[in-house]
Amino acid sequence: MQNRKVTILDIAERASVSPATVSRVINKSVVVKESKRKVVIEAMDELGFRPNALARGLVSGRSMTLGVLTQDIGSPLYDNIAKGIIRGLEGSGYSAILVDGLWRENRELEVINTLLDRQIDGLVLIGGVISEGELTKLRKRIPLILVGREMQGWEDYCINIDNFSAAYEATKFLIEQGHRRIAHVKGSPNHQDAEQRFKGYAKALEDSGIELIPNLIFQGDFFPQSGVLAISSFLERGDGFSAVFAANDMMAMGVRRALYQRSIRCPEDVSVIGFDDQIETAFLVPSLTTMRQPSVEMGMAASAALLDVIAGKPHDLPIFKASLQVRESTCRTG
Amino acid sequence: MQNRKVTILDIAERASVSPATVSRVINKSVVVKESKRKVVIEAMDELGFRPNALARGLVSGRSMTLGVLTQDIGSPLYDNIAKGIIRGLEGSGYSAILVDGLWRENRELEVINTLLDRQIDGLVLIGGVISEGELTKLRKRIPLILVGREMQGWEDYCINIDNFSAAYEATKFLIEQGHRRIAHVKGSPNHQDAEQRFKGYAKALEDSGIELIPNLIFQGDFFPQSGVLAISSFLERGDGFSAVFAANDMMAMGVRRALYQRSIRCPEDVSVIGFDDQIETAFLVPSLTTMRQPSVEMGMAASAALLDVIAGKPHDLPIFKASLQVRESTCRTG
DNA sequence: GTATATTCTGAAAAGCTTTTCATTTCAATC
DNA sequence: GATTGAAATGAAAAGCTTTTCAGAATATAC
Repeated sequence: MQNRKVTILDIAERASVSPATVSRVINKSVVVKESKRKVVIEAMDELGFRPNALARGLVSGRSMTLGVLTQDIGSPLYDNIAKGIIRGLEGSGYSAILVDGLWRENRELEVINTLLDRQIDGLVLIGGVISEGELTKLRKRIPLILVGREMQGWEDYCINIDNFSAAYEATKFLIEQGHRRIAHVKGSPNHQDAEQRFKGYAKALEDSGIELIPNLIFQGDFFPQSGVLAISSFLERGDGFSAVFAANDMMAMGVRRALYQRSIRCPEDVSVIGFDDQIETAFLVPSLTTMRQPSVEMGMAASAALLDVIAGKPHDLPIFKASLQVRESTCRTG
Repeated sequence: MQNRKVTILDIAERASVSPATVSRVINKSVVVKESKRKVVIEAMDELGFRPNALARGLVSGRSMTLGVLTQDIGSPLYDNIAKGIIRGLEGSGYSAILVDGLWRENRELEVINTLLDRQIDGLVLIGGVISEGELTKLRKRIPLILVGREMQGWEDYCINIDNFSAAYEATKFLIEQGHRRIAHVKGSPNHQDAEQRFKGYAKALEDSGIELIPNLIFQGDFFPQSGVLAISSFLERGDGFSAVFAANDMMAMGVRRALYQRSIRCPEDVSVIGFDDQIETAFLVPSLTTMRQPSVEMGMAASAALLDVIAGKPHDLPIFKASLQVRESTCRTG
């Protein structure tokens, strides 16, 4: 749409120096005499020169691009992690290519390949279901950070809360409030965090000598509708319950909604606890008790760590802890 | 981390053809004799060759990358638009670099420059506050589509619902339900959609001969907390109201919450209507009446259109209409 | 079997930068 | 003023691909 792009050669000519010198001015890689530097900068300003990132990447071997593989853009938790990652890149010169794996391994591997083709300098994986075998291969090829997912023997590169303990704590909280019949709405199958949360729930029951009732466990999918279905299922099967622990907030909203439709009061009749602490939860009626996950901070830590790894610097990962936000949707029971 | 990358020269050598021929096989730009084609493909498979996108982009002038400038990643509406955009790119060979403008013009211009440096082939702007002057400059440089924003004389490249009419309709609905004192919680200042919605609200009142009461208008910021503050403000100023139209769902949730805290029933005492139709709204208690915006579809239309523009093909934009989702948070008033 | 048209193919250039290596410049030293 | 060393600079190569152009191979027509 424009005649021809301004290149480093145009600047070199205009400033009567070699392209190499212009490059040095741009990159501050070597000092150039102040007088020349000034002329070069003027020339660049006048011609509005902007270096071509493709050419730079090709020759330098650093594309200054990171890949971010997220799952199902539009889901609040992961969006916030992505936000943190992108925010953490601010001022670093790096940009992020965001791709969506849709929680399908094939798709994930495919989009990772397009990222690699683009010569990304590093990769952040948010969640996902790629097999450990593939991950092992991948991490040999490119600096890699995992968020919201864990991998044995790779802990130094994984950012996550301890979902097991968080779920344990949430369940324990209900137990301490006097609840004995605690239902659980599971997150999507194969999602690592969903599995961990379920296990934490089960262990908390066990440690308190409470029997786990299969009828009070529902396989959800992290969307609100599955919370609604869960309540139908629980009621149908006839095992009473006084509390529900949902593996995320959206399902907790569905649960709350279904209770309301059946005129079951929350929290007086049934306590509800969620997970993630989406921004909306504090404003629900009743406001939702939930396990907060510091998602944005985790994303920021991910990019910080990745940049360190790329730069060959030692990195250290902060420990992220989930914290229970006690609100109105839970209460003590007789 | 690997010895040396496999290049097209390695393939050429192994297949005993010239690099040009390998290129032709990859791009199917010219037909290559079947026998050679087979050898080349075998060589590529054996060596696991993947073309370097940087080199391709540099020489071909097409980076196969699009820029997506969104605002404030993590806000539901825009995330869904971004999701649509990225989904619409599937199978096209294009990838998206996602950047966050944070609703600050300087920041937006800055990140657009980094996108241009990366030789993006096209750009989608979601919302934003860049001046029309800058937009005019920009659209001369690069194929451009605007989503959630409009620009005089550039309608063929803007994807948006008619926020004015949608707000008009929402307000009219409340009026038809018998409401006369209708408060409004505005979206962030300078946000085009927020302005339009306010205007639609005002016009609907006017057309029905209802006086607009400044005390019943609150300057919000699209976050739930501002819905809470709005109610405080309305009540403090003493002008009664029987309905609230919030410029988005999150503020409507804040409104709902604040009413609850003051034991004002919804919808019996006060009807509440939101905007956007976030997934959660249908599960609230009471479920929220809201104006649905087909955000994902709009995003998909944006990438489809942009790809057409880039390809030099004629494009046409579907018309997107907001649709009122009547739920439980509104009711007829005496 | 030659002339002509067609289809394939390879060599080389181009795309834009960084980086290496050698050279020039300049100040400092004796 | 010649010598040395450091600092600054330029020429050229390198990075990997696509594209142009010309030439080779093959097919077609007579």
